[in-house]
Amino acid sequence: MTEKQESILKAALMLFATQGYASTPTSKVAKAAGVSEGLIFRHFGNKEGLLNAILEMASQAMEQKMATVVMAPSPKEILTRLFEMLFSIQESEHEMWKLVYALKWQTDSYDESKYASLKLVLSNAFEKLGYEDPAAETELVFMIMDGVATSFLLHPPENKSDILKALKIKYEL
Amino acid sequence: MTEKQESILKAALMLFATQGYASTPTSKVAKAAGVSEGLIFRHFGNKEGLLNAILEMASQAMEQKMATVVMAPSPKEILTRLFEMLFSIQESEHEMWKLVYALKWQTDSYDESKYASLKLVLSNAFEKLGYEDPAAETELVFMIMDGVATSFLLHPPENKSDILKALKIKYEL
Amino acid sequence: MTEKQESILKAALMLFATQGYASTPTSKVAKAAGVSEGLIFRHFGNKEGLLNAILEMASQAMEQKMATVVMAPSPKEILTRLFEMLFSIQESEHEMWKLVYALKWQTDSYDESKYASLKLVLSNAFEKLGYEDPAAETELVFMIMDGVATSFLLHPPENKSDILKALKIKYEL
Amino acid sequence: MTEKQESILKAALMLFATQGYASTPTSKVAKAAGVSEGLIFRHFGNKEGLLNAILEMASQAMEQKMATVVMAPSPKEILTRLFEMLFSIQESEHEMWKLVYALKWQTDSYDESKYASLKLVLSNAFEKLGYEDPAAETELVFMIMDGVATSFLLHPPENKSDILKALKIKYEL
DNA sequence: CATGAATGAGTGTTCATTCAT
DNA sequence: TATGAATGAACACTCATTCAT
Repeated sequence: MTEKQESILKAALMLFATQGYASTPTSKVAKAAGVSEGLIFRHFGNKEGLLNAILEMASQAMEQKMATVVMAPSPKEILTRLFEMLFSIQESEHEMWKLVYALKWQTDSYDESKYASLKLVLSNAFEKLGYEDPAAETELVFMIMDGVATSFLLHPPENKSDILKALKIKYEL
Repeated sequence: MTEKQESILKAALMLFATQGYASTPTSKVAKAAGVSEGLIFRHFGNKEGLLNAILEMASQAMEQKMATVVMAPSPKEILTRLFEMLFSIQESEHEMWKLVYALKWQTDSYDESKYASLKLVLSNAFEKLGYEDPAAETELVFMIMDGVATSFLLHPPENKSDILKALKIKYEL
Repeated sequence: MTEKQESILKAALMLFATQGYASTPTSKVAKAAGVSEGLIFRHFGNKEGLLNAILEMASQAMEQKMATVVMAPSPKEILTRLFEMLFSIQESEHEMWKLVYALKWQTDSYDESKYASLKLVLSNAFEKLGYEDPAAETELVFMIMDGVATSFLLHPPENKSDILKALKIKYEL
Repeated sequence: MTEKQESILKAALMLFATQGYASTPTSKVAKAAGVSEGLIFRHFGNKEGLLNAILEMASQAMEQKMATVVMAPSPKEILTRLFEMLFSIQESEHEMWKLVYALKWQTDSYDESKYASLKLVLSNAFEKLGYEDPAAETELVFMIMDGVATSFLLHPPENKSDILKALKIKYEL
């Protein structure tokens, strides 16, 4: 990974996240990266290749985050870590997640299997906690996390900690 | 609204929702609508005008839905109606909402004011129900609804009713 | 076939014939035709479509020429007409044939069937004239015509009529 | 001539002959030769330099072939050798001649002088054989050879020997 | 001698938009 | 109102060529 390659990735991430993948011309990416347009294609093949390289980075970041959650020792700890992970997304990571979330609506990029193990762990946790329908609970948690993340990325509220508190109360954490 | 105008809107909605606004050429819209390309511009000015016309329809649909909720007689009824409205989105409305949700990530189209009255009503309801932090609760409900809607639109689960039940339990409905 | 369409075909024929298909940019064709570049693609789909449209014209011209030959009443008349047709190619047709001949080397565009009936007629004529191996004779005539045409197109000699005479003597015409 | 230089020439010849000079990128040549792209330019200056190096090889091969013809002891022997040379082009030489022939249509590369001595010898031979118009005969022979070569290179017939026989009969060989 | 990252001018093609009819 | 030919500015992508190593 050369220096220029990285600067292409960085510029592309920023532009794709803010302006959308389809409406960001490769020429803009090149200019923002301080690089000739041809270089993008030499390194990434085509525009989609560039996108995939970015998404690959996101995928790895996601896996790392999830590992921490899955490794939690107790059911309550799993939920706690999950929510806290969610509420501690850094500003610096926003662009990457924005891109990932935006793409969900443009491609059939949803990969069920990626979340399979987390779902299993969550479902198991809810069962131990005595919830009536662990499967439905798991689905619901995923949806809630999706909604929370969306909100944080698009128009972050000021009372994040209050919301976290309200959420924790719901799950008796 | 002539017949052709409607068929343009319909075709555009379908294509924008499934293929994305930026990557859907007006020529495809015209062909799908069985109409000359020029007509789109005569009626809607430009491509963005066409988009706005669609969004205007969505906005009105949204307002109608919210009216039912706001008019509810009791706090619990407000929440109940809100959730049930959410879980009863018809297949036929999917395209419209898909488009609206996808656009959130591409434009700064979030209009706070549109939801102001609903927020007020909700906040008031939570207060009456004795919730500690009604403002945070309101925000959280909005996020949850967002997450649920996203899931339903992108990869609808089979146990919708179970999820609704789990959600209602959380709010003691 | 609109006026602009024709001027595109004309300009493309000229440029493709003189500079080669692959090394003639569509932008040059457009400029030479006094037309926007986009129009080429609207009418012919892509660059190859433009080429095919030209070749289709050539194909029809060729068929007409061959019809005259095939309809000849006697074996000797067939050969006579064939050679005279060959030697009477007009300057104005040069570009078209140049393109056709040049493309033979760039594509597998040789269509055996196109010449099948002419070959049959020729072979039959040679048989009636008592030639030993009519099939080989036919092949040879085709090759000779190819060589003559090539010469006329690339560096036309001044003694065309003398050459025709020499050729006729060989076939006792 | 280093080993790499030769492999570049070989690869270029093959690709230029089969895909055309203009539509063969130097990158492909480099890859086919198992060599870095830069090396082509170090050795041959630019793409055209590479082409010229190939054509130079062809030119020398041609000269050798013609020498045998020119040295023939009698007029009839000249024609005989000429035709036999033509009909004995090896499969392995096809690529080179294909390239040379294809280029005739793309450049003004016809070099009259290259064939001057052969033309002189031929013309002289026809005179001795009592032909009416030796100059025209010479031209005609050149054209015929061109046509025969073209056929052999593009769609070789199966009855080559029969055709040679028919040709020899015409010149009473 | 040899590599391969890097460039920038071009190339075929797309597409929103205009306009004469 | 409606058409569809026409435009021209982008766009993704290619490629001959250069140059630091």
